Amino acid sequence: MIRRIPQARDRGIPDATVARLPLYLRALNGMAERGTATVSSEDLALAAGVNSAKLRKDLSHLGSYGTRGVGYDVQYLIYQISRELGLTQDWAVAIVGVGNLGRALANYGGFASRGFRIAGLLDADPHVVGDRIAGLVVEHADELESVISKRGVSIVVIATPATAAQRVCDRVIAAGVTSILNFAPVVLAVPDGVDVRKVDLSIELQILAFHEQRKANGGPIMAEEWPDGVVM
Amino acid sequence: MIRRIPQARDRGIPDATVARLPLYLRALNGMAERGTATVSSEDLALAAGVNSAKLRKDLSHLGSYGTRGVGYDVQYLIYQISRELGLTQDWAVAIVGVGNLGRALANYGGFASRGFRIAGLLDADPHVVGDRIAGLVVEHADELESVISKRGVSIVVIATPATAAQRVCDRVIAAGVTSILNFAPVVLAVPDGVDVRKVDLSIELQILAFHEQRKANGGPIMAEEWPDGVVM
DNA sequence: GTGCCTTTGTGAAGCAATGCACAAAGTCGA
DNA sequence: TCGACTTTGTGCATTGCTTCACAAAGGCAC
Repeated sequence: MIRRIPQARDRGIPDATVARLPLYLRALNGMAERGTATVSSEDLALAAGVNSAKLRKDLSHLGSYGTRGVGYDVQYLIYQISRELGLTQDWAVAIVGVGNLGRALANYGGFASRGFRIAGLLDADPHVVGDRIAGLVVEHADELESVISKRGVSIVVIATPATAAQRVCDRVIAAGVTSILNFAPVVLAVPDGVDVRKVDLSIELQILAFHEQRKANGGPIMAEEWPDGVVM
Repeated sequence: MIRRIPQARDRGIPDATVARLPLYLRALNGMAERGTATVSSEDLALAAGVNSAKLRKDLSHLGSYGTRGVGYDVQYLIYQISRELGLTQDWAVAIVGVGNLGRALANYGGFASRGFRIAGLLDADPHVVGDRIAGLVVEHADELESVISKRGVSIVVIATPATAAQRVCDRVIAAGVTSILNFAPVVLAVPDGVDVRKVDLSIELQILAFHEQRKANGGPIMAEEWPDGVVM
């Protein structure tokens, strides 16, 4: 029997919907700050950058939290989405690799405000170990397993160079972590039951370049051949 | 008449395929470095983390570049994918906002090696202007329009705080830029014909938290109610 | 109450992406 | 030259996502 990786659809919530919930949450938080009490699907959709039918269908997967003729109660919806995403609890996150990117992540305000607590910063470079960043002291990567178990870390962010990523990945999985956010430009091999999400900064630029090229050429490009002199 | 935004499908390449091409390219570059001459769809798919049928279908959108019974020539495929993505030309990129994230991006090696040349670093903070990062001197944000036009910048990366992002966005669009990579946690409003891709670091963590919560609960969670004391 | 107006929630249709399975095409050894 | 073997390229069925369009639900004015 193959054990399926738990997916969104375990309770019928499509992955595409889950990926948009944080967007709605952000829009709602903005509205809450501005004192808005209720919001229609039309307005919320506009603020989140999607169309209103999609928004309503997404929300309908969570339950029926709107009032016909009125809209959604902002505070209530914030609570329901937060709960669904698991943001009503506190998540301990460790960041491995404290280069520029690791520092940027450690200082990023968007984490703390959403229930993510940076519980450890680790790096293999002795020159970095001991630095104080965002109120934490950088620890040596040797401490990885002990930091994870002692501080209840359940999500690890890998911001190391590509060459170190798989080794770090193996170690954190051995230590019991099953959720990994990977910024290193490699495909991590993981066993079933472990979730990896990846962010590759250069992939996004490449996709933009593709579209930019299309625009510049004003249409289908000529079939340019393999340049002379290159031997297959 | 509504002018359609140029999409991948203008030449029949689905967006989902475009999004995977950079993945294949990275895997192929790794193989080329290791001296591999040809690769089967099976092996390449494994290295890229997709299944082989999908890989073959993706590549078939570019043309028929494989040899039956043998596989794909690594160098040739690298060239074809690079050309399709527009990486055989040089793209001048400007990064606006030189905080930790902007610095991380400026120092990220993955850009230069793929035809992306950082042509300018800009920031509004006088304390940062003049700093030397990755071989470039940070310029004042006032220079934005002149940097874009004088250096032929066609892609702009926004790594500013959320509050500044829309203003920067408007200015770069006015200056003729139509491709934007946005790291600020806001939905940018842009006219038709402008491509925006966004990367939100906290959204990825929220999606992980959702799945982690599901795993921890071992199944559908109880319908927890709106806590007492909170008034709708 | 009653009836009008607004806005949700959702079937159903349409569209895009995925995965299967195999014929066609090519290599290579004998 | 031939036949066995490998691997591509793709038609087709399936799945998943999006969008439409409207009935049902609720608020509000009178």
